[in-house]
This record gives sequence, structure tokens and C-alpha cells, in this order.
Amino acid sequence: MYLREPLTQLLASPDTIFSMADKMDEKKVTPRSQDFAAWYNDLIIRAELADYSPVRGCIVFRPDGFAIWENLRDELDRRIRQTGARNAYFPLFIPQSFLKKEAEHVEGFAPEVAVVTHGGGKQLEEPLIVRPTSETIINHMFAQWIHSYRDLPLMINQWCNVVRWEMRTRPFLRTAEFLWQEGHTAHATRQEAEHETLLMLEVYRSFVEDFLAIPLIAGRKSAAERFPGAEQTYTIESLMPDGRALQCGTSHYLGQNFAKAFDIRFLDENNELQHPHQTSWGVSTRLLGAIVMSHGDDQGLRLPPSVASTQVVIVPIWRKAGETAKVLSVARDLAGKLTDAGLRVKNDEREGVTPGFKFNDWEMRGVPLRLEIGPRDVAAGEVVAARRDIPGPPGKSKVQLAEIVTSVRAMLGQIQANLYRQAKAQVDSNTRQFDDYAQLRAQMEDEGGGGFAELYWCGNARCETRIREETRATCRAIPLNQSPDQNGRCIVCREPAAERAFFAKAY
RNA sequence: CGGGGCGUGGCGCAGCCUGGUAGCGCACACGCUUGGGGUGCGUGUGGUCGCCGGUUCAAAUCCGGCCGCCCCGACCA
Repeated sequence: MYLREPLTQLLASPDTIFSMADKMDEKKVTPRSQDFAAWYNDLIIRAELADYSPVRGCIVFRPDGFAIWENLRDELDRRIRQTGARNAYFPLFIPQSFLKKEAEHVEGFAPEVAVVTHGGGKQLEEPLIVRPTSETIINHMFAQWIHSYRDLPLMINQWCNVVRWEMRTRPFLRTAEFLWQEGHTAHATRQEAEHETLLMLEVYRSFVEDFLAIPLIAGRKSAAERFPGAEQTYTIESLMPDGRALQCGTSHYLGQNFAKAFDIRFLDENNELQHPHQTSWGVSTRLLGAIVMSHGDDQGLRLPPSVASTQVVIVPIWRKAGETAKVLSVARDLAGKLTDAGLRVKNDEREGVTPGFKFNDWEMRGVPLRLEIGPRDVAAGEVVAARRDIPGPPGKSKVQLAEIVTSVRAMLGQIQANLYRQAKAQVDSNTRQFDDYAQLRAQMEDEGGGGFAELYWCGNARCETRIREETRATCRAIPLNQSPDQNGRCIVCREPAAERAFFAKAY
């Protein structure tokens, strides 16, 4: 399904000297500027984050890729628990009839649902679907657990896999099976549920920006982009360097739609039967794709220290046999000191590969900080530190061994902040305001994704549809808390428009 | 489902036109060498050429059928 090697060689101009080009391609990934999609695929394979599987649309998470997910998951899980939600686990299989209970929900998901028709060698009485999301089965259980306002709020989160039979898949960004967390809550009042929806949006926003160093626009979705069955969908959207937007997480206010469909009722303080107001919210392994694209360069991955499986790699260097023991001893001592300080450290003592090879290897894998230590450094009581966020000689500096822990901690903090700064600059330079529809169309026709377009939109679906059909850009987010503008005019119909929206071509 | 392309060691490809029993690069293993930015050399492992059938003394190569995959389109939080 995916091309293991990019099409770039096939697409290369006929006068390319293949014998030379091939030699280069074996060592380097496809340059990002040349073919963004090929660069992305190359990086994932070469950095050993994931591999293709024999099953169409499904990928294997290799240890280095899964470690990023684990680090990300542990931190987000901690933040989710802080809001009061608790983890639980619901079945992978859901009775097919459940999906049909909420009209919009079934319409939205039925086409991409996998169905199990046989088990134990027999045809099942009722087919089971493999969950594409768990609203139905969780609300079925909520109906049995909720009786009184004293049972509310009920806040459940689960980490699991889900399956959506996508027609077109890409590693991390859209796979048939993916890992995610899905939160589901039920509240006594609309206000409480709406507050929860926005609270979780803010949890996601701060988590992705601070921990993953990915700049975002937070806002609500247009009616057309809403989750099937939701009253309101909120989103965090990022912009990839190729100018296409990536939805990084969503939080939905479900109103009473599912409560009514699944007959969830409780007695309030006045002994009156009420349907609770609900929310659901989730982020997925798609975030790994966002990390790769937002930070990576032609040398490979660039991982924020917060999620990197290895934060610091030590490369010992020696020339003569007599130097080896001394260098290794200092390197090991250094690794121990940093590990004791709570850092994730690797000491690369491989023989038979040159230091230069190791430098490139660890840069490909995105390790934020490399410490080179050779005979000269040992003699001087220092190491050479090379920052992954600053390529080449400018990123190198000498650090005294005596103050190594403090220095490394400081540099990791600087790298985390700088990766965000670089990504933000990239997004800002690709975000434009438009007041003229012809200019918007021209921008979106350009090669590449077209970037974020910030514009006034009246909110009418007809104008939104026209933009989508004529520019292929969709409404990604309508930022929250805008101060109403009396002078705004819809970019399409010129009617008064109170709010600005961000449009972009999306993944 | 419509249009286009491709199936040859793990990966990328050549060989096919003009049949003679498979080759190159990378990767991998071993040895020496090298080591502060992807060292160099040597030796070696690994393939019923997508599948089935036909033609022929002989098929990766020619003929027929089938299967699979990829790209574009349709579709899609």
C-alpha cells in the first residue's frame, strides 16, 4: 500500500545520473523541500518509529516510536486524572444495533466500520462491529450506572485502539487501526458539560503546545465539520510545514443526544427525571505524525526532550587503543551521572562504526542532545555538546564535566523552547489574512498546501461549501472569545460577519 | 468501481524486445583497516524470477488466464 521508497527516483528528470543519485539516497532521506510526503514516509522508516504491516492500512509501532507514544500518554494521562476523570476499559466489540441508535452517529460512522459476522465457526446472531469510537457502548453502560444527580458528574477515560476502514491511509496520520484516549462524561447541567468540554480543550491545548512543542489554533468547528451526533465540536489545529492543517485533538459537547438515544436518566434535586448533558474528547497516535512533521528536518527527526525516548546520547571517541579505556571510563561515568539525575541517556559504545556515522545515526533518530567525548576532552575535563535543534557547528559548545548535569538540564530546556519557537515561526509565516475571495483562491491554487487562511465568514453553510469546492480548503477552526467586529464582511457573500475563521487544506 | 502503472534475494533495480537455466547496488555476516561528521578493501550468506496453464529440446524472457500491490479519481471527525 505505502511506497516503501518514494517515487522521487521515478519522477526525477531523465538526465539525472542515477548511479550518483542512488548513492546519496541510501544515506539521506528525500529532502523535505523536494517531496514533503516522501520525506515524511522516509523519516518514519529510517528513524524506526514504525513499519508497514501485511495488513492494509495498519502499521507496526516499533520500540522507538512506541516509546514516544508511551511518554506522551503518561503525561497526558496524569493531566486527565487531575481533572477528575478515571480510567476504565470497555469492549472492543459492540453490537451492531447500538450504532444505529443515534441517527447522525450511524450516518457518520457506518461507512467506515469493520463488522464481525462469524465467531467460533458459526455465523453470529447479531453482527458485532469493531469500535470506531465508544460512545454507544459507554453510554449503554452509563444508562445502568446513572440514577441520581448524586451519581453525577460521571467522568470516564479509556486508552484503547479503534478501527476505521479508511480508503486512503498514511502512517500515524490516518491508519485503519489507531491508538487513542477517549474521555466520556455525563453532567447534571448543560453549563457543567459545556465547561467540561472547554476545560478538556484547554488541557489538550496546553499539553500539545508545552509538551510536544507544537503551536496550535484552538477553536470550534463549523456545523459541517462537527462530530456525528455532537451539538458542538471544539478542536486544536496545527499547521504542517507543507501548508496543510492537521487536527490534533477534539472535544465535543454532545448535549442530550446520546442520553436520549440510550435512555440515560437521573432524578434531580426536585425529584424530576432529567437526561444528563454529555461530553467526549480524544487525541490519538496522529500526534506522532504531528511531531514528525512539525519538527523534523532533512537530517531526520527532531524530538522535543519531553517525549524523546533518549534525551541525551554520549558518543565516545578514540584513536589509539591506549586511549579507549580512559575515554570509555569517563563516558560511562558521565552516563551514570546523567541517568541518576533522572535523564534518559544512551552511551553509544558500538565498535566498527565511526563517530561520524553515529552522529548522523542519532540525528536521524531525533535525539535532542549529543555529548561527544574524546581524548582531548578527557584531558581538558570537558565534553562537546551538540544540540539537535541547531544544525552544524553553531549548535556545538564545550561543557565542563564538573557542571555537566546543570548544563545538560538547561540545554534540554532551551531545546524544548526553541523547537516550539521554530515551529511557531513556520506556522506564522504560513498564516495569512484574506479579505478578497479571488486572492484566497489564488493562494490555495498554489503548489503546496496553501497555509492557514484567516478570514471573515458569515457562518452560512453555502459560503463554506463554495470555499471547499473551489479551493479545497475547509473550515479548520473558529477561534474562541473573539471580540465582535461590526465591520467584518464574509469573504464570499459580503454579508456582515461577526467572526473570523481559519480555513486550510487538511490532512 | 473508472483511468494509469508495477510484480526478479530484506530493499531498490537490470536482464525480457532478439528463449540457453539469474546479475548489480545497498543491507546483512566475518576479517583486516579506519575512527573529532555517513572510512576503505576483501571474503561470504541469501532468489522454485507473483500464481496457474500453454508453446518449445529448453521459458524470468513468447502466448493465455488469474491474483496481488501502488498512483490518480470517487469517498472520508
